[in-house]
Order: sequence, then C-alpha cells, then structure tokens
Amino acid sequence: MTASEKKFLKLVGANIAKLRREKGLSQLDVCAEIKMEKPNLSSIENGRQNVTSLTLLKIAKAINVDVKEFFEI
Amino acid sequence: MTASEKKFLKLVGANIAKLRREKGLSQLDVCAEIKMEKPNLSSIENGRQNVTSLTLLKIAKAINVDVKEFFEI
DNA sequence: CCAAGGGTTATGATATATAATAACTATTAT
DNA sequence: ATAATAGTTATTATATATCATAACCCTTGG
Repeated sequence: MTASEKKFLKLVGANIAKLRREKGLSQLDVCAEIKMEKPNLSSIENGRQNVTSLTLLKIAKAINVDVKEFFEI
Repeated sequence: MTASEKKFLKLVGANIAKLRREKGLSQLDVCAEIKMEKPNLSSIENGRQNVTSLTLLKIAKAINVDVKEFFEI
C-alpha cells in the first residue's frame, strides 16, 4: 500500500466519522443498524481498512448520506 | 446480496464504463496503466464485483476522474 | 471508588476481492 | 479468410475484507 493510498483511506474514514457525528450518531448506533461490530467500524473510520463498495453503501444508508460524500476532498 | 445492492454495483460499474469511454480509453488501456487483467475490469464494469475503495482509486486515476463520480446517480 | 458510554487495538476464522489464465463472441481491417 | 481489437465468461489461487470476540483507554456520572 502506497503512502497516497493510505492517505486516501484516511480521508474516506475521516469523512465517514465526520458525517456520522454531524448526524448525532455514535459508532454503536450505526453498527446496530447495519449489524457490524464496533471495532470494525472504528477500523474503517481510522483508515485501516480498504473498505468495499457495499460496506460503504450500508454505512451511507445508516447515516442517511450519499456514498459519494465519503469521497469529498 | 440484496437486489438493491446488486443494482448499486451495476450503477457503479456502468459509471466507470461510461466515464472511461468518454475519455476515449479501452478496458485494455486502463488495465495496462493499473496492472489489472481485463477480465477483472470487465467484471467490475458489469457490476459483478464488490470493488474495494483502493481499486476504485486506481481506476479513477487511470481515467482521470474523481472517485466520487463513480457514485453519481 | 466504580459503572457506563464511546472509541480503539489486537487477533483469529471465514468469506470473498483480487490476480491470473484460457477460451469465447463480435466487430473491424488486411 | 484471417488477424487484430474490444469485451465477456469461467475458473482457480492467493490475498485480504469482513465478521466476531476480548481487552483496553478514555471521560462522565452516580
């Protein structure tokens, strides 16, 4: 994994966390809705995971945003 | 995989293919640049693959668009 | 003090994305 | 007719995302 790839995953994760908080949701709230364990969401929000499209879709639905918002710079 | 998830992957794949063609690139052009085999790109463009963020990043770079464009409805 | 809520880190099992090859169709050019 | 270009389908091996559990660090409230 290159440095720019790491940076990219960090950005995606940070965007998810930011949007989630703006909606007043905890990691646990989101996890409950999409049946994900909180360590895994944490891992994604911290950019340690090369998350798949469908996982992004589930998260986006849970926090009521469009997936594309996760990729805003 | 639910029907709406399938639909979502189809949309992402169709967006990739559309943007690639708009840039005048063949699947092989993109594959050469990102060292991917053409059956795999075909699989993604046809929505048969739950593509990861980093793979989307590579494709986006190769066709010179932002990843978020792959998620436009 | 201790319990609860929110988040992180580490780790192992299982499912699946990716990488790779071969064979196929269809179209276009020689 | 045949060679080349563009794309698809099928299949296998390997890498890794996901799922799951346990243990930890805060901060805040009782």
